[in-house]
Amino acid sequence: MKVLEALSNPYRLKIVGLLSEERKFVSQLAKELNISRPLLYLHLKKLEEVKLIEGSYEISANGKTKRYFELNSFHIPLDERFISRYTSSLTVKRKTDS
Amino acid sequence: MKVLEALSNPYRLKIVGLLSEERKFVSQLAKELNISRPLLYLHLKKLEEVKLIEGSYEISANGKTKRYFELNSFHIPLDERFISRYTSSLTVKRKTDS
DNA sequence: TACACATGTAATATAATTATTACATATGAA
DNA sequence: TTCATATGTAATAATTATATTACATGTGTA
Repeated sequence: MKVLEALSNPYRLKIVGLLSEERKFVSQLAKELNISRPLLYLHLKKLEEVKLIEGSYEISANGKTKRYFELNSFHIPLDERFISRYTSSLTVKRKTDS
Repeated sequence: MKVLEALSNPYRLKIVGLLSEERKFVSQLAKELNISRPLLYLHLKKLEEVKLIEGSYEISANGKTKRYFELNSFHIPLDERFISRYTSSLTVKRKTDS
């Protein structure tokens, strides 16, 4: 399940944690996480792909273009029923994906 | 988070799905999943490490030793609060792990 | 004894994920 | 013009995860 894969990495969990406080722009996130931007982009991409976060460009007062990311609120009741419903939907027909 | 990593693989989700119906022994699982036992062991190990499943040996009527695995019921309210509580506990001190 | 069906693991190969390095562009301030 | 701070990506390296192959053991039945 894509969402669970997205949440299976420590950096991505930290990103979610940070963005749950407030939106942040890329360089800012990289600094707070202490990782390089290329690596951060990789993780942001995976989170964005499953719609956990969402980015938008903005030109700040000083003229710099910033790309802000914000968290989309979510709630997944992760238990055996949830999973078996998911796996059943796979082995049978898969109407929708993800 | 170990549990999320354990649940980030399709086979492991299927295993959870199958075991949510009833306990099964190793060869039986391998057949139903259509994977080799060595591969199955790998996945079972990861699920067992995080206590999602639990194995026990049993000698069946016909004398064969079987190792049954059963699912431990679980419920993780996976949302941003859950994650940020987790990540905060990391960056500060980490009383407990997992 | 040979076969079928259980158990398990060590060694290796393959694939996927994660991380780094080296680029390139644009804006405003010094 | 040079520096600092934003943006972004392509190519490669390193590490982990996944998968396969080849073994080995034990029990009951034919």
